[in-house]
Amino acid sequence: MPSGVIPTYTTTCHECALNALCLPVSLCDEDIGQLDDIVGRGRPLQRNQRIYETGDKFDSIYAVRSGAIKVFNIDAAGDEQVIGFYMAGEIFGLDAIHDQIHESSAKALETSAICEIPFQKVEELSIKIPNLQNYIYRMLSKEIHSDQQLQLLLSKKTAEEKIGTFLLNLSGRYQQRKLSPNSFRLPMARTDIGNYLGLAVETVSRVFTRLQKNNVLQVDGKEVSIINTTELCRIAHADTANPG
Amino acid sequence: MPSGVIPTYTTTCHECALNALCLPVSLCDEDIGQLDDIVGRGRPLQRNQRIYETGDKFDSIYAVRSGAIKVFNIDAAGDEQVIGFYMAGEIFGLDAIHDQIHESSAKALETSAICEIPFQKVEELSIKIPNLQNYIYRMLSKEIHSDQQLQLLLSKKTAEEKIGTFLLNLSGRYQQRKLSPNSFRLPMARTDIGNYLGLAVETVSRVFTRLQKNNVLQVDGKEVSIINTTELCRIAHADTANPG
DNA sequence: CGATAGGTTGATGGAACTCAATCATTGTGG
DNA sequence: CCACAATGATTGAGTTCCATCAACCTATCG
Repeated sequence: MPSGVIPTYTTTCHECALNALCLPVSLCDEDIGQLDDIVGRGRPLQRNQRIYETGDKFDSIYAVRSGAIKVFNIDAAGDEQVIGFYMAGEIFGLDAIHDQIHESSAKALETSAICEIPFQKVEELSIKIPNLQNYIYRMLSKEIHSDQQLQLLLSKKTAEEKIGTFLLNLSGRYQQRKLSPNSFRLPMARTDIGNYLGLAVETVSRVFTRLQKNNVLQVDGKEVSIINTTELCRIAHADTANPG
Repeated sequence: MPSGVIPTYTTTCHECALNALCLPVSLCDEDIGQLDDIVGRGRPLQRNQRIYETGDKFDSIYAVRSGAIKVFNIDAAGDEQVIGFYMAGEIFGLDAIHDQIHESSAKALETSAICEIPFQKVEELSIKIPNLQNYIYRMLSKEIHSDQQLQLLLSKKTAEEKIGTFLLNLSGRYQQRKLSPNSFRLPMARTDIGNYLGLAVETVSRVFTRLQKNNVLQVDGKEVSIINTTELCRIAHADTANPG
């Protein structure tokens, strides 16, 4: 394959800078090659472009290669309910394996690239590659664990604690990606943050303002800098900057 | 094996009344036999007896055979944070697969019996039995999905909506077990319910009282009867009595 | 350039938390 | 077997955090 002119959306798993995050580390080159063969890499998604919607048949899980994805429900009243945000190296769509129908929807928050991974193929392959099966089990378990942590956040914490924890969580995820943990751009709107955390937009805005006044954050639109990590950890009631 | 005098805790999966709930329906007799061989069945647990604790090494997942189990965290301040309740036919401990350490604890809410299922054995067996692998994937996915639904409950709903949804969820689970969906005993304390739903105990108590005054419920300690299911559904903003 | 969406700020009310007292139930040791 | 402690549940009073309503600002875009 010619190099240099390869559009992003044809990179292989071998070449992908994210494979340390996205792939089981214990797979050998041959195994990765087999995985490679089943992964579909479409063209980049535009902002707001849908990946799947409520009611769609489930065929694939998805890995984010660049950009950010929002997963959400639309309730009976037509209101959006944000379930989660996924960034480069993370995998989404796992909740639909169970009944083979998507009960949530997913859209790109910004220009994004994703890998489509047909789940039937994953199942077949994971019979042959025990390490892959183990990886999938652990990946699903990790999602369960982080969803449970989020439950605690949502049910017990104040607005400040929620937003502090949310920012520290994002910070940690950026750090894992070798990006600055102290200065980053929020891919989602204030509305989405509030919706996700169970807060009114106004509350999100007010907390941002307050944290800025107290020299904990520097906020300029979607650009956020964490000025005082220690204080932010204290506010979030987190022992470390990387809670989950 | 002699029958009639077999203590409950040596029943096989074949004989277990819960196998329709707990086992993948698509397993043949031989497959079930293999699963049977790896399942440990200890003696019944007393109320408050621990199954695992934070920090314990992860070896097994667990199926509830009778009684009810509470899974919870203890936070830095020493406070308990309830993650979930599990009843007969349900499987818990799935969140620890990921890093092989239990980050939560589990205890019996009442006299209970559980099956211990060594996960390593499950992995080995599920390589050989594709239907079992598929079942585990779906089981994990189902847990993800229900955790996400709980997130929406916790972040967006009022106290009445939370308790209404909680009761309807319990009701549905009793119905699945061929028990009355309209009259049952809560295995957990008010404190646990409040903790789980992110409400103060007093609020739980007040909502119960209010729902009783409005002839939606009949409450006597832990005995609950749903008098007006339609109204309870309306309160919970659920279309059906079985939301999960 | 007006229109629309997203974000901030202020004023107000209410749902639920906290504190406190009482009642009910369960468990325990003398 | 009963007294008494401990735990759990209920009810009331006061307080607070956050949602709601409303106005205004800013940026993006056709």
